[in-house]
Amino acid sequence: MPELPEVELYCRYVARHALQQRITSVRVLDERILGVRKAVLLRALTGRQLTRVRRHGKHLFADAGSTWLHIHFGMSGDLYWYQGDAGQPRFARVIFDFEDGARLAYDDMRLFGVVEVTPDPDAFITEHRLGPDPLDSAFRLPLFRRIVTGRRGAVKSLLLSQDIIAGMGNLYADEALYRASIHPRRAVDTLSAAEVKAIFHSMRAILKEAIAFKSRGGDYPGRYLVQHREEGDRCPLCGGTIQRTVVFGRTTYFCGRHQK
DNA sequence: TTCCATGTTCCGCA
DNA sequence: TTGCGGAACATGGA
Repeated sequence: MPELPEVELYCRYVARHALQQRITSVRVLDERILGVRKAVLLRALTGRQLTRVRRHGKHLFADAGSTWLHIHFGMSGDLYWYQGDAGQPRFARVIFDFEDGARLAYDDMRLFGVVEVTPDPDAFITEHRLGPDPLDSAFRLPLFRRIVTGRRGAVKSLLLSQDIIAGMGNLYADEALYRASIHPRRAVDTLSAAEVKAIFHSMRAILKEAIAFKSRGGDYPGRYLVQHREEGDRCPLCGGTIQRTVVFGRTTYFCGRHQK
């Protein structure tokens, strides 16, 4: 379930459970999930402790001293903190054992994620050409206007491009445009100043709200488009008809009445 | 059995 | 240079 809000929750999860404890062993159950050689990962993390976590877009980084643990969750990545072996998730690919007997498992059914180490998150962000994080304090409306200016193409494509904005995924891109009343295929260079502003605010609001209710264990409210991702469903905002299409190669839902 | 999936990357073409 | 469509990756669930 990993878009920006979910990765933010994983960061908090790691911070709550796994910091300031020695990692006694790292077990790699499936090497295909690794972005570095197994020996490199084990040497970098065994005997170390994680001291802090940070996030950029959908990427999690945990400080392990001379290097950082980096996790990208792909389509189905997940983290589990448990004691003993009974709680080991079905698709555990890497397990970190801590000195008090607790374990942190990276679980990933589809293997699209990555577990690796990297010397420096800022260098990683630069090298991988990640755009700004929409919840970063530096991400303000003037910056978003600069990002939008001079671009063409469908607005949803822009929101999904990690080199332009890091962290928006398929669900939240749809959700933000739904709330901003903008059609996902709308050409970026036809957006008015007011519409750009609306997208900026709806994007940030959606992400913050999702983090808030998910951190309380809640589900998406009924007024969210994600609760109506079915062709022909009724739009809870205006009563219009929910339509399905494909944008940027991704299944896209929108309200045919109020999104222009 | 077939289709679909909250992601990313690479290739070819305009 | 920018943008887009399509395919590939791996696997389970409806």
